[in-house]
Amino acid sequence: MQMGRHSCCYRQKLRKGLWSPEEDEKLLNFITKNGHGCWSSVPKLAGLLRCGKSCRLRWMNYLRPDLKRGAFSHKEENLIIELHAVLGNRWSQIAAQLPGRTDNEIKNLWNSRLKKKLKQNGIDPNTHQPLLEVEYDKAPSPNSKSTNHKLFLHNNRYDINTHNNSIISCKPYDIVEESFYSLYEPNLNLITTSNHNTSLCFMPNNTSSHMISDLNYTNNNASFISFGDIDGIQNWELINSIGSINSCSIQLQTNTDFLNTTWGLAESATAKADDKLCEYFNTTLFSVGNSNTVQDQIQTYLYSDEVIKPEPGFIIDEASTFWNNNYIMQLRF
DNA sequence: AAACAACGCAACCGCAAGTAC
DNA sequence: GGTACTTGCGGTTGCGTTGTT
Repeated sequence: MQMGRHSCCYRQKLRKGLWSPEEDEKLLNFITKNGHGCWSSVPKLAGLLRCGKSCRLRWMNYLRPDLKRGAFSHKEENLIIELHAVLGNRWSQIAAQLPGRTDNEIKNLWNSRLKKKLKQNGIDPNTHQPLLEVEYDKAPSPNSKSTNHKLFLHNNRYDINTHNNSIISCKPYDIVEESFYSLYEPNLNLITTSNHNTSLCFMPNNTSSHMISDLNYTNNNASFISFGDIDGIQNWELINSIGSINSCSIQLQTNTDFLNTTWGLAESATAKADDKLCEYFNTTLFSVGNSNTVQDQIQTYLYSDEVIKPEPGFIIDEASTFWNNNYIMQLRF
């Protein structure tokens, strides 16, 4: 017998295709009274000529009473895009963050609308990176322009190299005494630091011992950074609020522990409230930094997030002092 | 008005992982 | 440990609806 096929499917001719109202009623009545228990036995007990798999799908995607009906809100769409940037095509995990929505309808939404929307905004829906950057990588323009910028996160300095206003690479530079802070510079599409005497520069990613696996630039009103540790390899990822033309993401990986003492549980952080996002992520919100000079322009949040599962290769080290959770930091400007 | 294309949604299919025996 | 079976997930397909020519 082939794996994944129900034995009942071979024993009798079963109905396929759209469900009739009568079938819906039978299934709904049965599960309401008895629960689904073993799905393979549901159709027989409910008097349906369907396989258990079909019954389960109909219940999960349509009959379940806790489903939210109607069109997706703009907020939901943005959240899906943001979560997709972190989770990829893990529709069930994305759906877990949107109460009342099913993985199937989120998948349909993504394939029919959101992918198109991102492409129209110049963002690769697979990588969530600007499409222009790919073009640059393939054929650098003779008129291209590179810059170096600085970023301070806690006491660590990071060098960021940009090209044509896109972040090319990032590496930790050295430890400085400046208190941590990061600053977004909208005009430059860059993240820099509160300490303008020192710098976080973006460096070429092919020579540093702190290799950056993948990143691009951001120019938006909101960004996320998530962190992880795999066997000593620290990863962090900054993903902005996708969906507008100026959105971008940054994804960094290093083979050192450069963030090991930088990011943690934000023990000294000042808690700030962002009820809506807390609700989305069912998590606690922490502030981790503010600019002295542009305090009104930026707020930095750190999320302790136990809901979102990390990417493969982005597994959190449970034994780590600092990485026992997946963290998301949101920068608002 | 008809033909065609694009879209949106529901459901199916195949696979992998988990479980029971 | 091997086999049969169940469950859940993601990719894909089919079809009705809507828009365009």
